Amino acid sequence: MTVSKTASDAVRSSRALRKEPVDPAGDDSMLQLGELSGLLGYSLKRAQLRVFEDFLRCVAPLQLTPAQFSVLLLLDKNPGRNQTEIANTLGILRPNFVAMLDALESRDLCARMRSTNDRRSHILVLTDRGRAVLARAKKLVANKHEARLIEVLGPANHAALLEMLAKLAQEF
Amino acid sequence: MTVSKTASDAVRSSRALRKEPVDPAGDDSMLQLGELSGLLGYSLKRAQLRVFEDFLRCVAPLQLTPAQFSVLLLLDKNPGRNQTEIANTLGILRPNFVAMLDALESRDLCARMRSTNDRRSHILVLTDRGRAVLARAKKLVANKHEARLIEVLGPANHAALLEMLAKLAQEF
DNA sequence: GATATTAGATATAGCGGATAACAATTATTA
DNA sequence: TAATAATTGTTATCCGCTATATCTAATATC
Repeated sequence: MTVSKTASDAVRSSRALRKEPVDPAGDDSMLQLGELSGLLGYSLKRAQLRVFEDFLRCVAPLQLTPAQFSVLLLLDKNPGRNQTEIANTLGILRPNFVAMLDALESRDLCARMRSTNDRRSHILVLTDRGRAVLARAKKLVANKHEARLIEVLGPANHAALLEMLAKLAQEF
Repeated sequence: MTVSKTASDAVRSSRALRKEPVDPAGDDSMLQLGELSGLLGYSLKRAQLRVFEDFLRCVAPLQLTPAQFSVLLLLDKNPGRNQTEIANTLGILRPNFVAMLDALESRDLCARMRSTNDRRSHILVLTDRGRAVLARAKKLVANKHEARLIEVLGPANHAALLEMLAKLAQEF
């Protein structure tokens, strides 16, 4: 089921977007963004796309998407949880989480174990391989991805940005 | 730019996400996000979803999505441009821009005019109705949407956030 | 014990994004 | 100028993410 195709395609998809501000054909002058540059949501979305792009590039050797990485992280920090709990925490709907888990499980990164207490639910566990991949992914993310963000923004701004985004994600 | 260091359909779809940090069932304690809270991309995406959600709420009377609003804004500021130019500027692929324009044109918000210079291209123009809707939308966005963002973040932080996001969207 | 609720799963629909290919038109160049 | 290449808008199509309804097994409630 070629998980590879997914992640690599996502990286490739960046090119279409990258062409934007460059005035591709060189024909006329660049367009006026106007109040668009003052729209927070606009910059927010474009920045998010760029950041995800970079994440995919940095973690490409491990073929992990941001969503997959977040699942592995969560499983590591929260052992003994079931699908519903993990999915809810990440804002993923349960039906959509099934295929996602199938993909991770087929790569032997995690496993579903029927709970003895409640035989309806699946306790999710990281496999040894999952833990190993997660460890490598964490290093790539920290040393390549986040490092580049900190480099571009400066450490203080990076921290301030993180704080403000968290505030928006929560209290908004 | 000096970020103050102290800064230490679609509407309905918000519910699934909103349930997340609330520990919905009240069953167990909340899950540990771990290094997820330090992942810029994670907060970036969640914040973006919230902000778009709010945008849709605020502009709901006019039935405009963020993307549609950005098109109208761009047409207003850049008269005489064709589909390719507008689409490129917004990072929309030309094939996908066709249906978007069809929707706007069917609502009489803009129109395609065959160019006399180059009879392949369509010059895009705002209709009177499009200008009127855009004017109303701008007010809603400024007075409800952005106003709320500024209220939550504080004016200085709001400006700093905008600057950092623009930097990420460009120089990253 | 009957009924309601919950967990995981399936099916399905929709949207945004991406590529290939085509017709009409314009540009290039041989 | 004739032949070829490139460009514009378009269609068709695919993929991934998101959302809803529904099913089953299992559990909880009454």
